Amino acid sequence: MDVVLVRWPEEDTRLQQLRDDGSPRLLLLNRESAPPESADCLEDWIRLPADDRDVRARVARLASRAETEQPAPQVDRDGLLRYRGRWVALSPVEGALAATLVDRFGAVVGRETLARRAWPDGTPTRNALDVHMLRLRRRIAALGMEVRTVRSRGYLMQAAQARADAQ
Amino acid sequence: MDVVLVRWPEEDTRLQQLRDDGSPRLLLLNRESAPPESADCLEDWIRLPADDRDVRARVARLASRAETEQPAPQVDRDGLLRYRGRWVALSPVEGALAATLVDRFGAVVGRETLARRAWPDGTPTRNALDVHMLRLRRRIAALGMEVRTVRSRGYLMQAAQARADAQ
DNA sequence: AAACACCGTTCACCACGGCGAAACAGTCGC
DNA sequence: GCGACTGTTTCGCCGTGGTGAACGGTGTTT
Repeated sequence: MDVVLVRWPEEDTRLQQLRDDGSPRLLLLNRESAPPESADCLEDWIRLPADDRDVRARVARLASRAETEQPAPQVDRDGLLRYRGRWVALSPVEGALAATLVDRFGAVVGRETLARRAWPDGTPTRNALDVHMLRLRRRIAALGMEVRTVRSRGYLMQAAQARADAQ
Repeated sequence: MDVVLVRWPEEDTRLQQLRDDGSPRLLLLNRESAPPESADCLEDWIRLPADDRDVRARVARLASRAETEQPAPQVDRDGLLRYRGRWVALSPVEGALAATLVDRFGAVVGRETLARRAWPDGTPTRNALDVHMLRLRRRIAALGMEVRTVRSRGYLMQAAQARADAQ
């Protein structure tokens, strides 16, 4: 989603509309204006004149927040996993597993559930699921997603996190 | 909650800790430093020298956001302890203990109550509870939570406090 | 004050099982 | 036939639950 630059307080009516729309926005203040008081995470401000990289950094931060507020991956009919405007192709088995995980995005899905969805006629072997999960992990890493293991409970798909654990 | 001012990148290790704790923080950059890339709503930055009212405005905004964030931990059915948007996986015994402590978050829970919940058929050893509590402590530290001991009364779970305990 | 019992923390160790990962092999489609 | 997909075996790490022991703080008794 694009971040809108707003001169403030000159373009106040436009700002109100952006707030109502929930659009990410960066207010550009001149030397004298008092800073705005909004606590909205999708709003930021900077005082002009400003270093160009500072403006870009604040725009990037707002864009990043706007994106992460709608983390809705999707597996389409062709076995493509789409996320944040990018996609990767999945094999049939991986597609079935990914679809199951996406249905409960951010929550744990049991191995049993995954196995039933990927192999309706019975799981080949215990390790088959592990191996396919390993392959799925490697693919979705390119999209900034990850599958975390919750021991003896199942797997959980989410946006990749920098820190360990927590997971 | 108080907003912490951090010189950056000089005090990077301190910043990491604040991020882990979920404390609101304002980074103070000198003229040359590149802006940080965190999208966290509880983090903001400003370049020095800066107008004093600008600093105050950003501090106030961070404080306002920190207030509206509610610290409500939760143990879901899959044994995941969720807090402030992050989570850690708990083993079955730890999950039972954590669930009991979360039910009375911020209040004391007796050892007896905890033992009954974790081992309905009788505690294995007196030491078992202590050991599992130690392991639970280490896990939830990653979420900025802690379990405090109230001698001869039980345990109390709460958001981690800096160091000077208010008892 | 010293001795003592009590309470809690932390560590080392063990057995067990879940899971990861590589390597290999068979199958299918272009 | 080549490459992608799938299934299997094997090996080994590490999470988990339990136990004993060392250590230390606290309040009570003598």
